[in-house]
Amino acid sequence: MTKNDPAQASGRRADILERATEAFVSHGYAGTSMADLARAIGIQKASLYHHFRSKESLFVACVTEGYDGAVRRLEAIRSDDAISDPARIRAAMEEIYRINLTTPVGRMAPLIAEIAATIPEVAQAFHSGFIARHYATVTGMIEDGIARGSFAHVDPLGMQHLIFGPVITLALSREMTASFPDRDALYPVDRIRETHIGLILRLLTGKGSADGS
Amino acid sequence: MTKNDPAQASGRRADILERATEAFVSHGYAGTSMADLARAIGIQKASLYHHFRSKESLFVACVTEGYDGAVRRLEAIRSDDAISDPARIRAAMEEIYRINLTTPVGRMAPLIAEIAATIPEVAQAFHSGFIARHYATVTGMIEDGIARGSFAHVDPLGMQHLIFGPVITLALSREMTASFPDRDALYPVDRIRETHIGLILRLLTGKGSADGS
DNA sequence: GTCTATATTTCGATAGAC
DNA sequence: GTCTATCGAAATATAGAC
Repeated sequence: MTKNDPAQASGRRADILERATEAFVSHGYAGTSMADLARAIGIQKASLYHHFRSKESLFVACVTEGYDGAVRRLEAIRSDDAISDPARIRAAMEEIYRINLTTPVGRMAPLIAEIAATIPEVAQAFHSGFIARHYATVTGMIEDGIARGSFAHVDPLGMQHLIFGPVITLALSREMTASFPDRDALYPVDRIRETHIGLILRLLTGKGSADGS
Repeated sequence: MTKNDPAQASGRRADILERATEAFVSHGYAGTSMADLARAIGIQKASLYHHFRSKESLFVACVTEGYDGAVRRLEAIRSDDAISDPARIRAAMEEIYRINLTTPVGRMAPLIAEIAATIPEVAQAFHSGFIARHYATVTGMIEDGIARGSFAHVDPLGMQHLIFGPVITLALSREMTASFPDRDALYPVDRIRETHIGLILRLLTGKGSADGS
């Protein structure tokens, strides 16, 4: 463990972002101090300021550099024309569950809500760069399916909320109950995901009028 | 504005709890200082410590004393046997939307997730006192309807997530976009609620197998 | 029960050696 | 690029007058 290891330094920025994001989503922005972050990363607090000039700029980097891969993967699923429309919706929902339950970016929504009043630009960037694009991709899949005659004439906005809402809330519920011994019994991911996907596909492929107006 | 107004002092505790809850849900636990709270209430910081011996105990009171009314109203809807099963579900969902979008207790979930690691007892109390009871009440309504033959044989756990998920996520999304000029166009509450209720009732009263297994 | 004043700790951020 | 040492501001909490 030398002091100036170049191999460590090269991936340092990515390492900081990864651990900082994990800490921010676990304890909130205000609840995470630079000393906490330095401890989690294993360097001194002053060294953090060599890579990022302030806590806010580090946080902004966590938010704006964390979601690119997630957005691209979902867009790739939409473009995949080797599968049927229902299979595409299933693949998209499995990816949405994966993102929101196993990666930090999926648990960033409460974090953004916390600082939206103080740093509105971050909320804007996260919403237009991640949320809106995720929503638009799924809405597009549904509209594609309707145009091809695979799906009933559902309201895409309503379906969007029915698809994302339970996933984001499940991630929040599991974060909230992380310390409970019976968390997996209270919120069984696999069972909830499969039931959810089944119900969505039933609404999309089912007969009859599906809009609530 | 006298210094020792008894009329003010009598309702002081409730006043503190109300304004503190609003501040906590807006800026998070760590993001809200005792000075912030004192300013919002219009008293001095030291006076807060006359009513609550610490920030943590004030926060615990906000969480544990905030949800009683909400739980009782939803349970009253379940017990109301003057209406049909679908009408009861509709009334319950309208109440769930009202709670989560217009009262602070409905926006407490991210707050609990933030401090769950530091004060696990609060997460336990909130989950068993509010979340679990809200869930159980709705699940009960669905099971009642199935038993009476009003509803199809859906999976109550899956329906529970499909009912609460979109509402809680909508509250979070609107909190996140509170500063956006186009928030009401991005997240139009009335339209989303009506579509949501319509889709849930379609799943509950529709024909065919409804479980995803 | 509310106030002013202050003790004590922790925070974000900087200076300067190596 | 990382470190030790430290600054000034802001945090939680307390002391004691009225």
